[in-house]
Amino acid sequence: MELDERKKKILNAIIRNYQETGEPVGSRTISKYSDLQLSSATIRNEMSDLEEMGLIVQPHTSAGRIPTDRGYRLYVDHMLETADRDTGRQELAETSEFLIDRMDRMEQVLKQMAKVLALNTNYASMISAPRYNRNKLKFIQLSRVEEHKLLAVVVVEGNLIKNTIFEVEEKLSEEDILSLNLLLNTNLNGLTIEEINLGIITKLKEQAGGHTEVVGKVLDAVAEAIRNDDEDLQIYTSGATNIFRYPELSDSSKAKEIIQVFEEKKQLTNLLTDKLGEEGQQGIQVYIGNETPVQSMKDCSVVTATYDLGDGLQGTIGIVGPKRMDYEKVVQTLQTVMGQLDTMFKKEE
Amino acid sequence: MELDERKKKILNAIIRNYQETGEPVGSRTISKYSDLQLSSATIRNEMSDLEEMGLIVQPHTSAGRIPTDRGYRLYVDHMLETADRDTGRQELAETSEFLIDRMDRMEQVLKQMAKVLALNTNYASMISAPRYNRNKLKFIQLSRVEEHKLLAVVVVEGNLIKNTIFEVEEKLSEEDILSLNLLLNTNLNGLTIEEINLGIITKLKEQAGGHTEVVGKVLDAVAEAIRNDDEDLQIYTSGATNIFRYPELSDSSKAKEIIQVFEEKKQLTNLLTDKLGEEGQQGIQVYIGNETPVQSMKDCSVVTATYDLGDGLQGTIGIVGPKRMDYEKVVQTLQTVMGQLDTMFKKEE
DNA sequence: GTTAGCACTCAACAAAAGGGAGTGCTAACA
DNA sequence: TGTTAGCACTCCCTTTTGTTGAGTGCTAAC
Repeated sequence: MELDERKKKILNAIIRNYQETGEPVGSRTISKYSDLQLSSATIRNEMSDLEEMGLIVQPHTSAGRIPTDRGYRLYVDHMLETADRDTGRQELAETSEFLIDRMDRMEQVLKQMAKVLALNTNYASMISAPRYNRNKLKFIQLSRVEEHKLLAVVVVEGNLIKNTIFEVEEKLSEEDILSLNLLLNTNLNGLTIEEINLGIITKLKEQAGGHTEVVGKVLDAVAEAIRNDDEDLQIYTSGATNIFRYPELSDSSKAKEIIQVFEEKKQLTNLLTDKLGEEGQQGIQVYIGNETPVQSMKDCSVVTATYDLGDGLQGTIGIVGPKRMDYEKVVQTLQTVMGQLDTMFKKEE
Repeated sequence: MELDERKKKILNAIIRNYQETGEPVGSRTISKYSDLQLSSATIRNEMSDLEEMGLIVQPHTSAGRIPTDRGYRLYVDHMLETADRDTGRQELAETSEFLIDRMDRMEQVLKQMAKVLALNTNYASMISAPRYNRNKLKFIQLSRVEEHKLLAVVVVEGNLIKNTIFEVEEKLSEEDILSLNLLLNTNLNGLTIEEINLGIITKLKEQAGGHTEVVGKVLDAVAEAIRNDDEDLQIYTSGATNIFRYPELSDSSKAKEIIQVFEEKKQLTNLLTDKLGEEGQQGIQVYIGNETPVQSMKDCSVVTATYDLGDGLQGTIGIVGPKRMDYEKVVQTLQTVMGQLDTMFKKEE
């Protein structure tokens, strides 16, 4: 069977109506509140066809219709295709102003972003901190904080900083520390983790003149700083409790599953790194129901967007909501936020 | 009316039974499953007295009894008094072993602790990172990371580290930076935030020889590092979704309220800093129902314990669960965890 | 191809009925 | 005087039975 223009319109009307009410949509409703001038009987015939095509279903006989995952898929794909890339730049609620002020800390910004997103959409939001594709070492600073304790500060490309305090057996003079600093910086700067091989390490330890212990510990710190595994991907979330707004998600077992994912965050990694790198529709991915890589979210839809701050610095923003979420608004909001991230960090860094 | 031994036993039996089942407890149940050899009729008489005393209530006529907040209060107070301080050291589930391995980072440890707590008790848990009562500056390190960007590392008593990268207009030579380092360290080390007054600041800027801009920015960084307001108290939580295990808390509006508190964390500050400093029953505080300072938790009970790592380094651990929580186990578990924190950090730092 | 009309289905709500857990009270007993 | 058996009573909970109404599918007429 063919999906003609009229059927599309009816499907859209059903989706929009279901979005608002959360209730199955009947033929009379469509007949009255859509621009097509058709009687409910005609709509019924069309709906019957749409059901046969697998785009809508009845929860039970004598109920209205609700969209299936396939129905949503069709809708979303069509929407993404026709989306005017620059129109519809959402105005975010006022909170976004406040945000600009205190962008002193990346962490603060991202937390705030997540909050704004959740507040604006009434869905749950998540943001992964940017990850460095090429983690070049930029700077190492060794200094003494106590008699036998040294502080190693490791700065990586993109100004990510890691500190480690460690104990050393041997007693180091100020000069020792100075020359170690010089040694480390001249030998390691600009290198990625792959480039710091055994050869370099051995050479370093030779030149360190006996202070192999310190060098070893510093290297450990360095390794940790530029390591780049999913394990410690920072994720900020907000508005997980928004799911209680949607009756279809708020029964306790479903809600528990979803909120748990947000609480433990680990599983969110799958969502946020899933399509990293792939250039899709402006970096925007939509997962509907079972399409999501996280099983516990099979009753939800997830929209993610990849942001790129340049310098190989990229992360992902995501929104989780009911399958009947307002995809259009969500996509627009994500685009707006990405735009904001852009200007904020282009200006700053 | 007087609360004799037998009444106490009956109250205890009711509380224990209600703890397990979550259902109102009837007289026949007590008569059968307690060591007192009494008929249900006698129990009924006693229960009637207990109700008159406000220690138990009937949800409705012809239902069993459940403890009131006052009833719990009595029970808990008695329990805390007679608790053998060293017996009952809970064995925590195996997970606590794993914990010892990777205590490389305080943050990791606390997160893990929270998890273990939640896992062991099946309630929600929260831990505040230790706060420094006397925030003495220990060490400042200034270094250049880019042409016009400096990195300031500020170490505070207790080895808390803060980094800031900032831009400077003027061009500084290596020697400038070295002497600034010296200047800052000799003048500021060992001082608290109160002690860094305008006098010192002016003196510093004078001696800085024109580099007032840098000094100013470093001082901002210092201020932020040793600032000690509730705003940025780090709180780690786990197991918020455990509340769904308890039917009396898992209807969506209640669950939403509670989980929201855990998600936003801000309100938890009130709970975790409420009795900081006061030395109660081994630092353990029990809030039953409305006693809690957080309104949204009026249907819960909260048990908190203050840990002290020495050096004025203290924080709080807390457990949130239904009013019928197993207070005894919770208190014991908290004591065990505090013991672990003790050994772990005494050994380390 | 569209529409009015009609019989039919079924969730949702409400009222009625039965069951059962638990109580309070009374009277008898040790 | 404290304890207990017995009994009537209460009230929640569950099941049953209607009742309503939204919505459908089908048929026949336009």
